[in-house]
Amino acid sequence: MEKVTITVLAEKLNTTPATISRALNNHPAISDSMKKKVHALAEKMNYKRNKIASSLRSGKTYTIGVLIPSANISFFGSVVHGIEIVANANGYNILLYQTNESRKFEGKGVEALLSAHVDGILISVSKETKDYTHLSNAKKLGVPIVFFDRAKEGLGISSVVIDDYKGAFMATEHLIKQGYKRIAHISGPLHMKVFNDRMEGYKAAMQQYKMKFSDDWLFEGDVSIESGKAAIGHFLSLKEKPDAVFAVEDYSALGALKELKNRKVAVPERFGVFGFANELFAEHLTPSLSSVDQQTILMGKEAMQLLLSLMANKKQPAACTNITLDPLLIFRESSQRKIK
Amino acid sequence: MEKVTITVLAEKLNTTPATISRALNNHPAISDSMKKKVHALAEKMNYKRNKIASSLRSGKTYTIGVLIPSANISFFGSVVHGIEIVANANGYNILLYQTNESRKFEGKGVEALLSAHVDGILISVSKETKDYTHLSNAKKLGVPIVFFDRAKEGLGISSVVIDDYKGAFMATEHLIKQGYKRIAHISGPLHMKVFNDRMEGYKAAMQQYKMKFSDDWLFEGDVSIESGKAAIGHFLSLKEKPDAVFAVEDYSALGALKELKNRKVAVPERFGVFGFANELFAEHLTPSLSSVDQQTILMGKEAMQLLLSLMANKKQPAACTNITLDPLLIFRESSQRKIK
DNA sequence: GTGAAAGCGCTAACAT
DNA sequence: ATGTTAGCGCTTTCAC
Repeated sequence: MEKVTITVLAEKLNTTPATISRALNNHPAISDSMKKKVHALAEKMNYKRNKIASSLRSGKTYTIGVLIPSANISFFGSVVHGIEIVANANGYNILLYQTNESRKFEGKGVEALLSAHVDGILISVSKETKDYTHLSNAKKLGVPIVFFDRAKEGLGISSVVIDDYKGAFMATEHLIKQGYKRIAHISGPLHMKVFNDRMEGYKAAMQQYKMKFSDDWLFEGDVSIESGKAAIGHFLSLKEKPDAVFAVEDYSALGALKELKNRKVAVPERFGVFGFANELFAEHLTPSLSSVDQQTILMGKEAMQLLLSLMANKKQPAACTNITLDPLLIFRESSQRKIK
Repeated sequence: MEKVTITVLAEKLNTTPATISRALNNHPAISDSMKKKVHALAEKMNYKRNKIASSLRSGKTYTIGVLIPSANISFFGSVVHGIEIVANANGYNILLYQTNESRKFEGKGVEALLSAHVDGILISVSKETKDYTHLSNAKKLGVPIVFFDRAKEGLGISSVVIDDYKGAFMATEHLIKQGYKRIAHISGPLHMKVFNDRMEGYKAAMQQYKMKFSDDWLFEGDVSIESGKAAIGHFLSLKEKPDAVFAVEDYSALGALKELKNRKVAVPERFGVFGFANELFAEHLTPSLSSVDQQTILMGKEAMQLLLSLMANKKQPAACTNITLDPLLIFRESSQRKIK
């Protein structure tokens, strides 16, 4: 069984590989009749373009790299799904890397992607990442990069995020309107823009509605169940105890819910809880968890779309584009008092 | 800035590209002194092997393809993580494809992976898949394949699964020992070996313990929350109502729990529930869901390891190996009666 | 509109 | 132990 290459197609049609290549790539200078013949024969002989050879010659791999902190967080799985939809529709493959929230693995991942000659990189940075040389290096090499969700400003790298400030503001506002009086916040690592923005949104809402506020009601966690639990432990030890909490994301909120249940504090009656991310489990908890949906599929699609456009005009200095999606609040039991 | 290739390294060292290549690949016939010089220079000049060129020549891409039904199921995310650990440790990259539980996308995915010249394929088939020509074609082309979790027998394709029969047997046995008398089963699509095996395990336990059994207690679902709900609806409409259910996986079990809560049937007091997969949400439900853990990370690692060995002896007829992992039962609230 | 020819960067069979 | 040579399959510049 002979391998079918453009050379054998050329022989069969008494022409040259160059013509075949052009015909297959719909080059304008090739006559329609020739194109038809070539496509027909290719079809008949089940010709498949050798992407490796094509990549070597053209420098394009039609592969993009995706770096995520963890596939155990349904949020990221869902974004990747969005990315895939657009990628596949445009003939791109996805090389996936999980960084395990570690800067070291993230660096290795970028290395691996570069050495695989990906045409572009989509990344949501790890909690640990404070040094961005791996990304600026990649950028220097001319590989377009787009952040999604967890972005970093000031690097001239494009990004797609939701409006974290707005989402946080609206969630806090909702708790206020539900009649909670002393609303606390569990934050994430504040060196990350996402988490910082959410805290600012929370603070802004508290201020705008002239709510009582205490620095004791700010607990810096690390986006984990444990820090949610610890936060509640801290809050309930205070003289002036909060009666609601806006958590920076759902795992912290989940920890909070668990600890509240442990301590037999009724949610939402005596304590309101609002999360962020709308993780898969949020709607299945008891009480179900109110949360800010981040439009994961859309985020993935937009990120990929943006990357496509950056890859298209590689010549230009590639203006840095930042897309902000609107958050979508999902009101469930944990934040809605039965009493009005 | 000149691109650094083996040719420029060769010029600097007054030798030939071939020697550089061999030195870099640790060819035994190259002297240690030369290897040292080459490695030192490569390091100094920040040389990176061009994998594309290497692949074109050697026919190896050091990339494997992974096909999963959905990244929204944490089970698969976790298996992929296991795969990645072993893959990265061996210098392999992962091309990811989600099939959305669709045979059509699965076929396209295999096509895409083949045209990317992956060295091997790991796949967990979609619910829909009944026709396996896409896989037998790939196999015919000499691409090693390994099933994980959702496998198909009789194709001569290797697999790594957990002992579904045993897990189901043990889960059912546990319910029996907890004193439930009329244990029902929500199954999945029975054309899939996984789900069929689980049903058989359930039946075997029922028989061995001489439990009362009725065909009405067998509900064929489609591994979804909805079918779990529907199953409970069906069970509770019976004259002889079951008092426990072993669900084929956690989403069905979740649906069951929800519907039971809806109908105010106390779990585990009046009704026991056992799931399968130990999805992320299982431990966070109220009551928490007992489930069979499938050793996801281990499964991923084993699958990749098996694929590596298949790829290594591509010459041999590649004996078909089937690895079965032991299930791990996780006993939580939903199946443990407080009363003895 | 098509052909000729070069070459992407690397590897491997064959030579010495 | 190292050099020579050829070529993986494709794209693309330059001819005509």
